[in-house]
Amino acid sequence: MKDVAQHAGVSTATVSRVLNGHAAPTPETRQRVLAAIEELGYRPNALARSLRTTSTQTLGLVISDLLNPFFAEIARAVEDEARSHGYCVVIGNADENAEQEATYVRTLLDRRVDGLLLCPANDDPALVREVSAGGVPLVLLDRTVREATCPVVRADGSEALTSLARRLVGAGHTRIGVIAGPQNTSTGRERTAVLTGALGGLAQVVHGDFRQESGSQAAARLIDDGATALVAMDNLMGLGALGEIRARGLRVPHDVALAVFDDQPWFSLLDPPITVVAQPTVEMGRAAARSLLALIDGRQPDDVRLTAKLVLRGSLGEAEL
Amino acid sequence: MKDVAQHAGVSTATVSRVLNGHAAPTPETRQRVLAAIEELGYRPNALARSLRTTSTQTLGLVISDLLNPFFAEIARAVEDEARSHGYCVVIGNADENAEQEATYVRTLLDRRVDGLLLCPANDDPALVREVSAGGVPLVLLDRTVREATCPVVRADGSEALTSLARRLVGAGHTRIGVIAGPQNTSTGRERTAVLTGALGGLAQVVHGDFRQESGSQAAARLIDDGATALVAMDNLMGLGALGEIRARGLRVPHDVALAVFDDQPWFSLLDPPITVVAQPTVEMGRAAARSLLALIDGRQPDDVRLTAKLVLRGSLGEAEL
DNA sequence: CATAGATGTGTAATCGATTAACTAGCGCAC
DNA sequence: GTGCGCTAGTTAATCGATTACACATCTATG
Repeated sequence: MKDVAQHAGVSTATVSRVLNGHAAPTPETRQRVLAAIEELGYRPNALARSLRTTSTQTLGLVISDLLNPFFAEIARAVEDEARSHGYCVVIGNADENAEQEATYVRTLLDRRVDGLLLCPANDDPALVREVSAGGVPLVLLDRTVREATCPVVRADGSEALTSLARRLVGAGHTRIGVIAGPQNTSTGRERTAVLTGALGGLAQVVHGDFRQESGSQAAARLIDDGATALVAMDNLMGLGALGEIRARGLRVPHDVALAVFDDQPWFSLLDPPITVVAQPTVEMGRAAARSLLALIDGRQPDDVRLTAKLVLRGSLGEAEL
Repeated sequence: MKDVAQHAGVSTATVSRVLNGHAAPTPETRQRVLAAIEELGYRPNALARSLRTTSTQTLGLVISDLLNPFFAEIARAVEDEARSHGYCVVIGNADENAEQEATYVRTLLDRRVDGLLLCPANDDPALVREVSAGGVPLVLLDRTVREATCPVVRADGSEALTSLARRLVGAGHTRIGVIAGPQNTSTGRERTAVLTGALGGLAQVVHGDFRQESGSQAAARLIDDGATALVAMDNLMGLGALGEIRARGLRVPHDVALAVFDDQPWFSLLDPPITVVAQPTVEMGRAAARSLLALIDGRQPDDVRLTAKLVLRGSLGEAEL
């Protein structure tokens, strides 16, 4: 910057003013400065700028699992929305691991992100408190924690799950296997509670960990126990369940009906296409980013509750009639 | 930091030494400082530190498309490897868009990442030159550019594609549709060249853009032209092609044989499971991160060329016998 | 014609760390 | 007791920007 100033025959203050579009500099000085910048190929050091201004124009996003397309879609939506407001997004991948999540959150705070979006790995409010204590704007996405004190953006699948339950019961299923998410995540608990509630005593629950492998194992257990219908509470466990079904040479929906929480583009390519509870991922991501930007802006955004929808495609068999 | 120093009754220099594990401070002073840090909940400002040390312990990764599971897997591998070396990764999503890619690269440079991993959206070496001119360590991943002057990490699919071609020809296919990637990407060009070369005059090529929609369109065109086998040059176009095949009520492999470049977990759940050319994504990501870290370390890593493998699963029909 | 006000630039403090150069304190040998 | 060598710790410069304040110049006004 000093070089640029010298080159243009002005002070660094003037260079800075030109860079930041202040009113002061004469059109003529401005031209000279811009020319010098161009000539020297100067690019301002964002670190120095941020140090001085205490603003990084950056949002942190800590997600549970980058390989889960559900979160990848959210990440992309967040990034889109942020970019359109002149913000950059730094993505941290927690791998469904609370410790790694905490590490990432701290790293991001150390780097002074202007705000943080978090898909918490579990219920524990400790990390959320830590962030809030630091005074950093925080929005929770998809999942919440106990006694959350910050805005939360999520999708409500109650209606879809209730309707799903009604159909399964109506079609005469009496042993319905629920491949549930971890008890210590809000989504895991809530979805399971709603579904089992609606199923009356017909539900058999096995808990997985939102990963493919646990889906296979849960499916195996449930099928062994005589389940004639399976509901997987996220797409990776759904993938695992489907693998197990195929491995046993069973037919969907003839031998076992299947529904999955979270939609995926390839679900409709299967035979039969998979019936899902589809969450509005893009809207969730965008809404979360907007809430966070509002918070950064000093406003107090409300919680956002979007609605997940039941999409019938055939994998429930008669229950879809 | 000043507060901590005061609290512990030492100077900021001493605090800094404790923080950085220097030899100087007495165990006793160290204790006092650590206690003060704990008590005040002090966290060092990474911006200030980086400004002073000119090192951010951060790698930039600009990928073509976050929604493409191939790149998501790579991103995860890069991140894993980087983390195990104490580095953080900032991911930028270029969305197969050269302009957005350039914007991201510049943003990352402005933030003084210690090194950059780039999956270039196209052939143009301008951006690579710009980065190199800035003296920032750079490694290209998956794709290369014209006259690249930096290390490149990629997978070689020639053997797999040649063997694939031989099988298709051997099984008597005479109109083989190739759903190719963009001409202005190295992977798009090379894969197509190898495959069409090996297919002799039997190939019909339609270019897509590595996205699902273009895969459907290309498939539609090729099927209309009488193709009895399709090869999609990346998994998203493969997804599109499969959708088109299903939409027309055609059977794989009876009506049309199908192979896809890039493997996906759900490919084996389809009926029939899809035959693919599988790239070693995790190894690619790790190798790229390692090369970049070596470069940052002042060493000169060689290019890495891993091998993609043909995985036969049934979607080629007789060609697999 | 002196002066108030507006306008454009420069000077220097500041953000929060690191670190070279220096100083104070201590022990030991002669 | 003096001097030398160590060690532990301090002072102050520095990284590269922003910005309050001071200053110079130029109009407009009474």
